[in-house]
Amino acid sequence: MASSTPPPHWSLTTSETSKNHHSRHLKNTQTATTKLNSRWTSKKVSLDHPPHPKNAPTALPPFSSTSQLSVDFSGKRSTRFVSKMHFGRPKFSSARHSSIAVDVLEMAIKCSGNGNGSGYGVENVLLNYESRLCGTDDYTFLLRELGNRGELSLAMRCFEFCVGRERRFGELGKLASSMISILGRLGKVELAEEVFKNAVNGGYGTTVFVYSAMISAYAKSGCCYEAFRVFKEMKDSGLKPNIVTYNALIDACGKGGAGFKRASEVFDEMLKTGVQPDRITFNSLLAVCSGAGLWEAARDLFHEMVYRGINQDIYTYNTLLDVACNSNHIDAAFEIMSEMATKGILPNEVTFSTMVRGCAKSGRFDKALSLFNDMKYIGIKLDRVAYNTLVAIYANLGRFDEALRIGNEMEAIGLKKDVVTYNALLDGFGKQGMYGKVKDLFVEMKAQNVSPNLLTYSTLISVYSKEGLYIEAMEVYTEFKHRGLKADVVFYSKLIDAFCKKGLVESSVLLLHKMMKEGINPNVVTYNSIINAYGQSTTADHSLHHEQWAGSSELTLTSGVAEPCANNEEGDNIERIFEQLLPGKSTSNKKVITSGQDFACILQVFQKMHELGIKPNVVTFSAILNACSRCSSFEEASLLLEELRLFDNQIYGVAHGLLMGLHENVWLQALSLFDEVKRMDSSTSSAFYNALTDVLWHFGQKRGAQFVALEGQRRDVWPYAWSSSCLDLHLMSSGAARAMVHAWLLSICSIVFEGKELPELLSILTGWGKHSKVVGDGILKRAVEALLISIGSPFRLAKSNIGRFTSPGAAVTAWLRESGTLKVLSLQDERNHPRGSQLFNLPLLPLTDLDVALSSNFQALPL
DNA sequence: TTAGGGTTAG
Repeated sequence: MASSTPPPHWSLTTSETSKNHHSRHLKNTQTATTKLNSRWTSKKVSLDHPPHPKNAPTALPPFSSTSQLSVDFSGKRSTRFVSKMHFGRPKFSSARHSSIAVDVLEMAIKCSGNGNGSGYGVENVLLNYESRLCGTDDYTFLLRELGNRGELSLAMRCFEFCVGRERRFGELGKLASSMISILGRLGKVELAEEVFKNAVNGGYGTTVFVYSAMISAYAKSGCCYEAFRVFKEMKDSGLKPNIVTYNALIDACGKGGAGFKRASEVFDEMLKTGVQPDRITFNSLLAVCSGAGLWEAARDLFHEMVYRGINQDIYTYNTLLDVACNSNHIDAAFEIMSEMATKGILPNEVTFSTMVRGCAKSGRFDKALSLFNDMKYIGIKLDRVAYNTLVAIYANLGRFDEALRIGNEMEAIGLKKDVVTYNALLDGFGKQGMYGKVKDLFVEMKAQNVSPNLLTYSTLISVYSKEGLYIEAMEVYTEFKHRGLKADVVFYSKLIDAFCKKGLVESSVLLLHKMMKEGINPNVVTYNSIINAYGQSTTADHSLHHEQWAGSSELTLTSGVAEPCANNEEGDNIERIFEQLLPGKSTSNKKVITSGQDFACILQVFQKMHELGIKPNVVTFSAILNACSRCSSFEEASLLLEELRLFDNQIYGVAHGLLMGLHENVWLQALSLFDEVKRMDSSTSSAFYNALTDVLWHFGQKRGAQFVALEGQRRDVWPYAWSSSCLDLHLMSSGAARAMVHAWLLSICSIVFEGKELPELLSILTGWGKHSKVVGDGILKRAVEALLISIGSPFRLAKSNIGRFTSPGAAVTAWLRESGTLKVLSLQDERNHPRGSQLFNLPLLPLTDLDVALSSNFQALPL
């Protein structure tokens, strides 16, 4: 790279405001500002949201006590680096080949299909037709078409034949770049590497085409590091990268998880070297945003394209939709979709699958399903991806008849159910506890010659383990081993979580050792499972004979980064764990561990994450606060948070401060943290507020909990949760919900005391027990019900809706006018900070002007 | 040289 420091004009990583755009455009294109402004003012509505004041910062060093909240805090960020690898997309050949080449192609394929698996005939065919084939164009056609048909070994033999007979370096280079490109497209990056090396060593590979093809092949397999290495080699050998090279390198950043900053550096370099970006450059940059969830940056890029006069195509729009869907901007996605029509870019099956997935992710299942109808209505055929998406939605919703019906419909149009279809069905049935059906499906898929993959096995083992069906789990694991598949971080994390859920924390830690010995690095998900288990455990399993475990002792977490284990002499720990869990070998010798031990373990896990550079996120935060709530004492909880401040003073400092009692300084810090959390996606921010209010409520800091919940409310963390007739609590934790019930009733109180009438019917919604196996029997509902009874409110469970409490407005009015009600509703903290009296200007409730003079009981309320 | 699908934590 020419420069490791991005030039000042480049700021897409931090979401440019239009002002940033100005300077950038001016520097890069010397265009008049007036022209620029006119372009900006003509922006379409869907892309015209005001820029965020402070967009997500670039990655910060971990655990910096003074830093802003890192994007890694989001619980929605994927831990997968290589996200999408759709190998085998056909590449259409140009029409430069002769008709003879088409015949030769058919003959070559026939040769391989006539029982002569050696492909012996291919060389003969080529020899026979050599004189009639029109040089490299025909050969590259053959290679590409063989690749499109999955005839990889035939393509390689054909390539070797051509290379053996060709003497001209130019033609050899063309053949090599074609072959590398075909192999890259098929995900055969190692073979591509071999062809590349031979080409370079043979003297015909030192061309921009060969190098670019290799970079692209690396990109497609997510090998970003290697792509950059080859890029450097290319420049070192005196070759000048062209637009294709740069585009491929940007693609590598997206597929290899190098991030937007790196991609923008590539973009800078291409500008600096005089290579003008094109549509594909921008489409690739947009794809980088998709992986990183950078909606603002994507929007800016789109504007930049418009400004530069680069036309958008279906790729541009589909990628932009993908960013919107991935970053929880589903409404914007719909607006973009309607904009496509006005530009004459017709949505295709990719557009619909992207949108359907976006809707499903945001919980709009009805909309997702109706999109499929739209798709059929306008005549877009459902393809494999669309069908599998549909099957997964029905399976997740527990609508199994429909899931199976879609599977059959898929087969009826000639698309066989594949491993993705079966995995979706197994996961859905498994989550609903339909183990018999799971077994049948697993048998069926194998009978249909659909090979189970790593995901199939990890799903089954996890499903069975969580239910305590260890015999079944072990059988599946044994089969997995016999298949010779290699476990990955997800496989282990699922297993670790399953054991954690059964309270088998020590077994989980031993699995952690095992995975690291195999060279598999745990990630934030793995550690969060363990922290969560410690927070919840009252017992630890001592079912295992520790002396059998080479290299593992106590609960010590393996130090350092995972390193591959050269030998595997210690046997298979997983099978041993299952054996110990089987009936008759029960875990009767569990010993009680104290929360103090838990704390030491949690701190140890946190320390380990720090050492490994694994950044804790909102789920970690939530798990730790839950653990605090399970502490035997307030002092212990505050001590744990105090310790964690050493790692992250911003987040744990605020949590600790609020727990100790409100005062001005901590509240100001809290407000600044809330502002940063607001920049995260909605599920991250609601998880944050839920966890924080829960722990405060748990320890009797109810006033603090209410302040926090109201700040969440002010920042739209729970949109549409609050109106004068209805309080919707279904996205809140029980602590947040109870704090909100108090705040809402106080606001209703202000309406009453202003002499206004209440609506005829008031409702409090708790939802249907989303996280409970028994519909309508959620923890939230029970907590709210107990609260409503304890404060003597007239709200009662609605007969027609088991997740709704209702009361006539008149009854609420009468109750609020009773003498003791106001006192019951106003909340106090059990512990006050010595400087708590300095509290002033606390946040305004989202209430109307509540008459402070109503009662001295309101002294504590932030009005 | 560019776009969509199934997996882990709360």
